[in-house]
Amino acid sequence: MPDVDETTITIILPDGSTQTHPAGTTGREIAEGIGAGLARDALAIKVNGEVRDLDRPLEEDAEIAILTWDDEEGKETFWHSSAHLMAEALQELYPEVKFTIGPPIDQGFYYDVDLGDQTLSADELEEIEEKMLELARRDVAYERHEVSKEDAVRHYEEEGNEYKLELIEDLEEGEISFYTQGEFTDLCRGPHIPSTGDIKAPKLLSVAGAYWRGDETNPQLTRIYGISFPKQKQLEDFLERRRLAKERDHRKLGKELDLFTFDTDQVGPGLPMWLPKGTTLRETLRDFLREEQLKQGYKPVTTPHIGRLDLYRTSGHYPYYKEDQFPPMIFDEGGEEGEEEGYLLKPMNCPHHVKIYQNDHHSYRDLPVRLAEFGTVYRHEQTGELGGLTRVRGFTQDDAHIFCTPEQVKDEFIDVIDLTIGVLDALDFEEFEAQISLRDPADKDKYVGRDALWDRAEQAIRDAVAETDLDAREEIGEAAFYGPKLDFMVEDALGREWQLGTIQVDYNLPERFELTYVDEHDERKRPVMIHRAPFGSLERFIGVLIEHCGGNFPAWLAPTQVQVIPVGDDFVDYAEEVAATLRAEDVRVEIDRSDETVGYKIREAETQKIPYMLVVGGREAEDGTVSVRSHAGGQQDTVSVDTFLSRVQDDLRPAFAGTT
RNA sequence: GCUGACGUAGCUCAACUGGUAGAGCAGCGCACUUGUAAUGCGCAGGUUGGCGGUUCGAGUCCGCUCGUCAGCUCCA
Repeated sequence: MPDVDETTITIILPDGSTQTHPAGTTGREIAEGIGAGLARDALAIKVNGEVRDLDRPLEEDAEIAILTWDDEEGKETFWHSSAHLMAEALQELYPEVKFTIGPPIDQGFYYDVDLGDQTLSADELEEIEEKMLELARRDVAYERHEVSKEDAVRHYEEEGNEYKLELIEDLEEGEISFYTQGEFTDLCRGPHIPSTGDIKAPKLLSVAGAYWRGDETNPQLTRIYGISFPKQKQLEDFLERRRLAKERDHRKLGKELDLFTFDTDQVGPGLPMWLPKGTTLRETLRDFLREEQLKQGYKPVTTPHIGRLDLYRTSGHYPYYKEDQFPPMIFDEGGEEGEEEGYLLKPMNCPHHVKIYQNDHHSYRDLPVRLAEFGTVYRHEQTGELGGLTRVRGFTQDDAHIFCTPEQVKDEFIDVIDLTIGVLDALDFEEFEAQISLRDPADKDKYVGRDALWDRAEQAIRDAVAETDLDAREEIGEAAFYGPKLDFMVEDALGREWQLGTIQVDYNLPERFELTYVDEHDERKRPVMIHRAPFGSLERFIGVLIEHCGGNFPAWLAPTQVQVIPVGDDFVDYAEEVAATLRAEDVRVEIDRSDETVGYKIREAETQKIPYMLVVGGREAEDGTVSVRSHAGGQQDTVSVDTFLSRVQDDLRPAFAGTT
């Protein structure tokens, strides 16, 4: 070890090796010491866990890592700097622009700006993009300077930028810095990449409105989304991936595969109509879950689509959530004294299920009572929220309500988690996230139910999650007002996260409806209610499922499992025979009787993503065989119908992967 | 609900600055009778989302409205 004195520092690299350098050495110098390639790719440096500019001098011993495009933090820095570059371009093109914030995001960056009355179209985005490239080619450094709060305030008072002034208010003296590249200076904590020249391939993707600080009472700003890369090829790959993702969009596949349709004019927006093929898919999925639930002790119930307003007054849904419901059917306005009377389309199934629970007296020996219904509900979602099957106004929940004692909550939760994971596994959803939504202890007025019950429920969820090895993140303040919950989230083709399955503890409804059971000491007790839906809703689940498998459903779910293709008219009779044999074994089979070539019929079946195609002609009719082609594996071989059946038997039945 | 873009045949998309709305696929008909991803020919298909305005003339320009998409906000 060399002597260590005040002017020498020791750094530890990610591989554990150490180096000594004079104090004041920069990240860039260290990178150059390691290799020219790394120095060229270096974007920033991580010092004791903190990402910094490459050119900031190191004054103390530290663990460091040189960050490049291959590091998440390197990308973030790159995109943040790209946001500054876009801002500079905007400043040149629109001198009146006021900047607010411009952070990196998962895939790229955005900048929220106040453009006054100016709007931006696709053409203008291109123009900004051009300007960015022009500025990037000047290859100027991002320079950091620390400024006093007073100077920072003066700077933005002169510019008349109230947004930045508001941001500065929240900052402490001594932690304020500006970054400048070329003619553009921005309030910014940093860090940044060394130079604008590193940004070779910027692309502006879209423009949208966004509220200042995410509050809809604040002014609306223009948000410009973009992405950028160090190499042109990477941008091309990104655009290609995005194009492929759009191919998997369930709205596109839903049309192509004849699964569902909308008539927004006459039926209404957000009200999907399921075509025969989509309905087959939907009912297969429903039956799969229903059978599993019956095995697990759920009791099926059926309830009407409407209920009196009084039901929802008791539940608290009316009039509290009036805005989110279709307007009630009023048949008596009520007048001065009385309340209005009428019916409401049900926004959820729980009030009806509560009434079914109340149909009987319950002993602790009966509990848990598990009532299940694929119940269709209607919610008047905001117009801007509707989209495909993932956000609709009429949808069917795979709903069930479990009425149990407080002691039973944990075990019931474990069973539901197992059921949900089993369902997701059976459909090959490996990438899902679980989120435990807890109340915000600082804002207890928002929630109903006693503290002790909440604590107990939150702990029960944590314990249940721990016992199932589920990897769940906790989110404070995300609980429903009536209880904590566990949600299962899955991404769609465009990377948007959707809540599918949900398990929620509810103390509110048992209270409002004064539910009881009699315990072992002959005392009346309040049961706890658990709402749960492994799919969430069939609509959203199927929407995400379509994107997940790109329309290539597992054979057991495919609307048509087998397509029989006679090579000519003469062999339609034999095709009928084959189909009848398969149909007798509950295979969903169709015959292509069209007056087309074999090539055409194959193509047709392939584009419809039918799992198995059986080509039959003279040879097959003679031998009692079929020529098998699979969507997944192409042309296979010629076998007897029985051989084919036994081969695909397992494929055509769902396999529940749960632990029960 | 807010911001922006968009709305042409069942589907995918054309139609320069305003000048008679086109094509491919799908559909129907005829011929062909087919061997593993598109046989050929023909026919039909439209109040250019809706209402109003400007104009000699509107798919194209303007206003309103409905809807779709992206994002924001919301999400019992």
